[in-house]
Amino acid sequence: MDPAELGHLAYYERLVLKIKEQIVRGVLQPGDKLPSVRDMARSEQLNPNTVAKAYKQLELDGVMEVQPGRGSFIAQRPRKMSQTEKVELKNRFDALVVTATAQGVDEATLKTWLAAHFEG
Amino acid sequence: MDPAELGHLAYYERLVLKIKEQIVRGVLQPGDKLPSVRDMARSEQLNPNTVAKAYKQLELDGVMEVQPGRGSFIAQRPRKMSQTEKVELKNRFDALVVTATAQGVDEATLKTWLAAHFEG
DNA sequence: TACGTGTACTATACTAGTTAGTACACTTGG
DNA sequence: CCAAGTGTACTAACTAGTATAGTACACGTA
Repeated sequence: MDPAELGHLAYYERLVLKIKEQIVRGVLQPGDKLPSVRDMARSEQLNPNTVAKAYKQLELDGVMEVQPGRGSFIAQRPRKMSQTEKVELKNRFDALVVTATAQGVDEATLKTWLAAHFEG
Repeated sequence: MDPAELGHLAYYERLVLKIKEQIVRGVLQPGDKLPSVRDMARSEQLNPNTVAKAYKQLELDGVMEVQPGRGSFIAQRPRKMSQTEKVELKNRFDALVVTATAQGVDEATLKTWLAAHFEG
């Protein structure tokens, strides 16, 4: 999955997704240090504020630990989601499944899409 | 799934989702006539323009057939998605799975969420 | 001919997102 | 200690999307 294709997402959301993908794939490991807000802004061609917003979102999501003056690091373990967060995530998931189904995507295809994330 | 809980969606998007859900659940059948833009606006407490935008989106998605002067009807069959549309839908699906996984939702839970749409 | 239908258009208002620039408090290394 | 690097906070301006209001038009039907 290439976040660059996700043209409908805001820049900071694309960066959040990109980092989360690297975490899921193991490219980024717990404790790893991320580039500073300014370095990431330079390499990603973004405004430092936009990167800061992405980092803040990642911290809010519990996958990154931010230490002012030291840097930003991948969390040892993703913070346990609250019930509200879990419900919200399920709502988004359900909405997407309904949309796909209404437009003719069948059950087998969706199961394939899902399973692809857990192979290897 | 109750679209009323999806506070992050725009009004017209919530209406689109609500109608798609009724299609998937069989509450709305192919050929069924939907309320006019003005009636729907009254019953849903929305501006007619907002409803019109939802109807236009539904027609664009191929699940509704609009006949100016006659009314709006559920399509006999969802229009076959273009390759671009399918890729876009898969991208959104993948992004959501990555987000969920990064925040600690495991494979079994996601499979349960998906399967729930195809029971009964 | 009336009426209801979807549609188009203008105008206004509000919100979110992005960029730019500046400044501050904190931690680290020389 | 001090300079450099860190995340953060703040204002300002611009863009895009959303929602509302009102008006008008073209079409199909009874």
